[in-house]
Amino acid sequence: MTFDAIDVKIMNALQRDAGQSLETLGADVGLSRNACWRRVKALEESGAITSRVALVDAKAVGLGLMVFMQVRTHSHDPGWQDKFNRATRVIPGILSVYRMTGDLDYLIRARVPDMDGYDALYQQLIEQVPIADVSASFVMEEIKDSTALPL
Amino acid sequence: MTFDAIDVKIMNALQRDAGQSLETLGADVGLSRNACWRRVKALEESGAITSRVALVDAKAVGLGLMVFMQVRTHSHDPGWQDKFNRATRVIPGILSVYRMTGDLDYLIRARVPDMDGYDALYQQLIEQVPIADVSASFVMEEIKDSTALPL
DNA sequence: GGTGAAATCCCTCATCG
DNA sequence: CGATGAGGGATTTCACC
Repeated sequence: MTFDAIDVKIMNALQRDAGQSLETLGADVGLSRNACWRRVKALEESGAITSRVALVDAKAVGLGLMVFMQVRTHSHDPGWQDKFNRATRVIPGILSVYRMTGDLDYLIRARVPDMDGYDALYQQLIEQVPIADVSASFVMEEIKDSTALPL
Repeated sequence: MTFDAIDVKIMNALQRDAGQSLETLGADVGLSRNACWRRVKALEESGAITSRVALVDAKAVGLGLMVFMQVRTHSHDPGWQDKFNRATRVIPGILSVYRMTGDLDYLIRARVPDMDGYDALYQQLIEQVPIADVSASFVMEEIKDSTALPL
């Protein structure tokens, strides 16, 4: 799919604030409220805009510690990957799981209340799936963290 | 700040879908639309809900490659840190920058169109700030990636 | 893409449990 | 705190040009 300059403006504006009215949005991108509405709907239906969500402040809800877990496995068990995927998808606190370049190397991003919370999450994980090697790095400072893609 | 079960339900619902009406939301959490509206407003004003944003599909806009850059530096002078922070904040494509514990100093999460795009981003970064050591890991598969915190 | 009109929703207030 | 009802105003949505 291809997007023109106005589509890009719309997506940029909505990535910043999805709560604004079509009036405001239309004025920003130089379109009438209605033409703008049709564009937004098209972007949603084409899947370019996947959803509108509320962002919650992690510290405010007691999830002040962010941790990256680097998982290495040398298991070539065919069912291992499925089990790992299922386990990580279900465990609360695990926000992202990526399979990385390199030999079966996974990166997990999680949010927990504190170190005890991390330990609980770690125990929960290795209980459900055997993992050869896990190393954890904790986030001391979030210099930048955005959901908005550069368009 | 403390949240009761209904606040948690509201935040969970809005983390999934921030576009739903107060009618729907109220029904979901077992509250009238009006009582629900007051809760939502309080959550927004307290900062627990920071914003409502649209999520854009990275592949749909040609940013199909996600990369993590592990940055190590041996210069810990304050001027370098400021320069690094400013550079990463400005460069488009860099979505997250974290200062970490342990042997790696900074972790950068970025989205780029392809390998050429990564190289361009890398060049842009080291042009603005001297970096001793960078290693990049590319995401082959996104098993999970959520903006919703577990409440 | 624009215009206008209908349906819906948001926000506020006031009152009562 | 929450429910209900009601009002004005804004917004979404759908006709048609």
